[in-house]
Amino acid sequence: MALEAIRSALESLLREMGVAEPVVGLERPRDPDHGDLATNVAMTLAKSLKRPPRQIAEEIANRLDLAAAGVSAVEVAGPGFLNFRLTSGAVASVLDDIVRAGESYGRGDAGGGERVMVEFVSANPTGPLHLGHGRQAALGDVIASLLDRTGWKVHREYYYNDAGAQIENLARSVWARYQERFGRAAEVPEGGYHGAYVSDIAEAFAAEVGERWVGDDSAEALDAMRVFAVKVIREEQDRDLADFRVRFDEYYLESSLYVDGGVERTVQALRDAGFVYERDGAVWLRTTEFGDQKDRVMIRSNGAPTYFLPDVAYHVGKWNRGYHRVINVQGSDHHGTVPRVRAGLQALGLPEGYPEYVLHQMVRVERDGREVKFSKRAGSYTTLRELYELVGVDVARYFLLMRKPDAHVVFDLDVALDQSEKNPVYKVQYAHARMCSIFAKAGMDPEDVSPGSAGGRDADLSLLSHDHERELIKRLGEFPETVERAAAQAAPHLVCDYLEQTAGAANSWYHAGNPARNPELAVLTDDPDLRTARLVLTRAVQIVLNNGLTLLGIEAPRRMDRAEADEPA
RNA sequence: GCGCCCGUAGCUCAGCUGGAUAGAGCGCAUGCCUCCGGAGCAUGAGGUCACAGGUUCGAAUCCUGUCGGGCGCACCA
Repeated sequence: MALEAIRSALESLLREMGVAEPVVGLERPRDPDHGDLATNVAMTLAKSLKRPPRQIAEEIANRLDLAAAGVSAVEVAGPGFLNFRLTSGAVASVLDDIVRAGESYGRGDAGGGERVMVEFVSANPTGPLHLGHGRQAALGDVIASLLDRTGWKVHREYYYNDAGAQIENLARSVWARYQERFGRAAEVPEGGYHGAYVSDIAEAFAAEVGERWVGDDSAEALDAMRVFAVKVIREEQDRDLADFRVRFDEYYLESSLYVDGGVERTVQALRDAGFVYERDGAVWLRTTEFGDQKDRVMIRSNGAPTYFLPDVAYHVGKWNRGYHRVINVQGSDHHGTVPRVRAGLQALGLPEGYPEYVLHQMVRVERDGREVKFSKRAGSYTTLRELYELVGVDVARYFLLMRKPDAHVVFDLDVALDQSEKNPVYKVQYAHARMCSIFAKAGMDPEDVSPGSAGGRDADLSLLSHDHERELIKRLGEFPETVERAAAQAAPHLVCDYLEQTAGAANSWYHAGNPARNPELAVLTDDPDLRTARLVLTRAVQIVLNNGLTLLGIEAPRRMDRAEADEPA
């Protein structure tokens, strides 16, 4: 609307002024003194036009006629910025767009319906999920949602490493606990798993098969335990993720790559490509050819493939399944694998930056400024379930999302357990509930608002001219571009940031209308026209907060039912 | 030693891919408030954007180097 009108008017004027291909960047200044929209074109063109930026800006300001686009003033400022002020009606017109779009406000089509795969969590089935997996689950899930919202066809995938050495260690660990269960002396092997859950698995296994494998360390025995243990752990991980509101479209088993010949085909293809050689009895891939720091072993001298090989086979498979854009979410402790997997893929002719990676730092839980570990189940680490059962899924998801992936997350339990608005999750949820309660107070439903009217009465949105209102409306208008940017950067924290800012603006607006002090600023003020316009704004705030929270997989409650403060003092 | 990531307010962190006087929350200091929904609201103090160079109209942002922190450098995953 106003934005596009200004842009096209500027572009045609610049052509008249001798600019062949004008590129007009319009931004929303953070300082209200700088107007509602601003552009720096005069500065970027100063060099090619060989004129001082302010002079160019003056000419543009004088020749531009934008009254029809809702522009009330054009000013030249600073080194050559052009600042546009909009009429309050033009500013507020976005509210009708929001109300009209409803739950789809914020959707975009940047993806053009293309397919993209997000692979995340992909934990070894050797134990319960920990906090790092939790961060990955939250990140991957929301990145997928962001892509979905911006027009991509998204596939969520979980890769199970169910074929490697770690699984053997798990099987041996269960074997040891199983023997102990029947009074036999046995020890968890080097590199094995010591968590309580291993004993639970051994116990469950014993309940199923009895004493059948006591004293038996044959391959058959280990195989039985491996199959059983993986099944139990997979089920537990699935439960933990489902309760964390994370679901996948596909679970891809590493073992299937051996069964269906994918690994063998990949070896052959790499040989054919001419980057394979043998040394010291092992088979190597010349990954240095593609920027890796050193060549990598694909098949060890004992004949067993390294992890690297099925990983390459897996990613070739992704490409062949039609996913030409793939985002892998991984802990940054695995960043060393990135160049070598990409090198393997390039050797087979896949493009250089394939796949993309989102690497995240680790999670640390603190209370009173000190690290806490409260795991019973896994022994050495805190599990994801333990965390969200303590603080709730909404809080856990939000806290794991609110920092950019590059940064460490300090999970502050003092804040997480606080139910006041100091807790950012509740701050946003309260703001949403507050909007809903205004409608309850007005005796209507949020759905009773339509574009241009509320409760059946026509709304004059140009009445929303108070500073708090303009500020709030401006923010609401930025939601789609925030989603767009968050999707493009695979950065959910931008949405968190946005929601906190918007909730803050909504709260300021709301509190300014405290009936005891400024009844004329209250939403439900006596003036029926103001009241109607403000109800449209209330509805728009509610929609945006709801859409943002939903995008993050967090509840947008209509009422806040505070949990009883019944913890012993 | 080599590679990747990170150094922004007392603390935890944003900063829209180069724009205007660097922002938010917590904490701190004042002053309000039993209010359309709760420990809330308003205002304020607080910065050499690790350091040093460079690129240009303009740098927290890009380039080089230094210092500090994390992670990785297996015929483990």
